[in-house]
Amino acid sequence: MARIKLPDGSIIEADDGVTAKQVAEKIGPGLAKAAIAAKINGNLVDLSAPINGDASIQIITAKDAEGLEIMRHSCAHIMAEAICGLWPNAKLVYGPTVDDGFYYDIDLEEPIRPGDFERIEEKMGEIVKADKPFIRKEMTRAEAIAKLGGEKYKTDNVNRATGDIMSFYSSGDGFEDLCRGPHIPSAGKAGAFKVMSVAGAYWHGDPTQKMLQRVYGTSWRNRKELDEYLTRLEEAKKRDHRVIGRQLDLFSFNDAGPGFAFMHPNGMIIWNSIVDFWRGVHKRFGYEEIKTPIILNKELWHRSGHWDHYKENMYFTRFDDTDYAIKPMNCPGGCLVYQTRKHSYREFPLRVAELGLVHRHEASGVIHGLFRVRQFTQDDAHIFCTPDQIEAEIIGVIELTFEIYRAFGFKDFHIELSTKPENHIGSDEIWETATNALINALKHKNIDYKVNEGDGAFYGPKIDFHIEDSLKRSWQLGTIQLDFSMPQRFELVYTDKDNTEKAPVMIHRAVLGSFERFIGILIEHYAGDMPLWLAPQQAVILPISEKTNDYARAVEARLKAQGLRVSCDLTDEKIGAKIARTHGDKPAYMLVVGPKESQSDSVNVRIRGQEQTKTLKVDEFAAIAVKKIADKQLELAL
RNA sequence: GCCAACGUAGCUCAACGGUAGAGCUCCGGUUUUGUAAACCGGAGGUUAUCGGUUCGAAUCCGAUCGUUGGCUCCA
Repeated sequence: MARIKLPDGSIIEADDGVTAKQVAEKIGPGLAKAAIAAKINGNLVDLSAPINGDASIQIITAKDAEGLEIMRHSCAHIMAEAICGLWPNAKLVYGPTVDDGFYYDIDLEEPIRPGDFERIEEKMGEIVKADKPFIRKEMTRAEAIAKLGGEKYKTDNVNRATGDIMSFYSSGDGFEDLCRGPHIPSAGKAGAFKVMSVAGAYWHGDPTQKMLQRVYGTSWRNRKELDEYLTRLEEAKKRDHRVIGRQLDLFSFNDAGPGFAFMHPNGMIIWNSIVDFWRGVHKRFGYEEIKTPIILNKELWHRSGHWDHYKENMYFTRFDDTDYAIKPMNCPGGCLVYQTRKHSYREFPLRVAELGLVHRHEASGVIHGLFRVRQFTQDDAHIFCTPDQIEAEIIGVIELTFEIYRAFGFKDFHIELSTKPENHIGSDEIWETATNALINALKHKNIDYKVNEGDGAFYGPKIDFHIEDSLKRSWQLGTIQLDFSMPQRFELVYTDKDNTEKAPVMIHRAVLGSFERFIGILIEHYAGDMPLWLAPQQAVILPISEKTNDYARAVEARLKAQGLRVSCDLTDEKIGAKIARTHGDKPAYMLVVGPKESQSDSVNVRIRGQEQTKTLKVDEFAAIAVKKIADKQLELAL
């Protein structure tokens, strides 16, 4: 006898061996119809799974996140069957779910092309329409290996799997695949799907292994959700910083320098606004600023350890029979500045910032707009301190970092701690001390963090700051890296209270990471609608006709005198056309001026993103705008 | 770097083996306009580059460069 406990606490009694599907039927026909899988004693299983003895059960439907996940996984199988039907030579490797969908890795000599997607989808449609069941067959590990008959990829999957029971699922028209499950009861429950893209992917993500074809699909509960997802993709495309960067004339790229951004005047307005703000905050937090050379002798990079650990990403140059490297990081230069004089414990902590221009030769396939470039400006700083100052310094950096993020409207951040990588310098003891210092600071601030084992820089452990943008995407921006190695390599010392020379602790840190990348993130976060203090065009004045051009120019001059970034549209277009065109430039405000405004010394303000307008005295508008800029207000409403 | 796709005017796209076009932008003119696009005209392209096939190539083939989407890597 099985005693089955439902989520509401009630008990259903049934014979042993009753299936989850039958339990669902007992609860109600509606639920039985909607059922996709079940959770028995906390484990996800097929609806066909038998239940014995005491058990708790939850019927999973498409409404549950787990239900959607199962639908997607089953969809991957359906796509695999479709592909195997079209390409009988295709060897299946691995087909998991991902955010918004699934993929299947396939070993097939003939490339699958985007033009094939329609055929694949049609075939998938046929399989779904036939609505054949997914049937689970369990066997031992040895039986599974025997059944696979030496098939390379699936045998490897068995060898990597845990547990002694392996399972195969048969579905559709005689299709069979090794899979842990669970699956939807039959293909008809697959929901709405679309084959999205195909890309190369190394087997096991290992570049020395064969490159497989990874076919991506998206799948949803129904057609409506699929369409909404596709619309969301379209919207995200419109936010693409590369598209908006061109539209707003912020920056460009040229074949003359792949991965090297050209910042235009509008882009530099955003850049310099950020720099001004950044300098102000750093001054308040007790930082000084330096600037170190971009090209430095190769020997320096041997000494710093970069030659041994970072050479592949560095640019080199040679003149006067001497080898030089273009700096990929600012720290060695910072060390040379430190060395120019004697230091005392009294001046510690010594906080030295540098907006350093670095070059890194990134692989051609990874460069991407402003997000991944080969030349970028880091908002770097190096803090030299004594070991007992580490914790307080790290706390200070955390506070400074949060203050800066909040000014840009980022509210959700999280922190990750990365520990010793395989490729590292320095002793295990040094690594442990440094890692503990970071942990203690985080504990002191009561900050939750995630640990990434083995992800640290080669010279020390680090904590990384991640922010979440308006599309809920996570970006790594800031980093704090403890470094006990660099001071040793450069023989940096300070004189302590007892008149002995000791090695200082060096803390590397960046808040925004890369200016280029951060600006790209801001553009996508705001969809190009920059907050007033960052907007390249804060206001555009639109005279109704030439008759008020003089008034428009006068207003422009007055607003400029207040420090506002203003321009005038003096073309002979009608006002409707001026507004429509100006929209594309995304100014915070449009100021319409005609005879009425010129007589009352006012402007008719159109706020970006709003239909209705508001008339204000020129001085009134200027005062409000100036205050909003000073306060870095994100809200444009007057 | 690897796999695949794509490179046509400043931008967005047509033309898909037979004389390279449109809209927007830009320039000149008409119009003097009241809240999301008035009208007329003009300029702008060795179709990424180089080579091949063909009577004929933007179109087919190859190489190179670049871009896009992934993989690996990363700020």
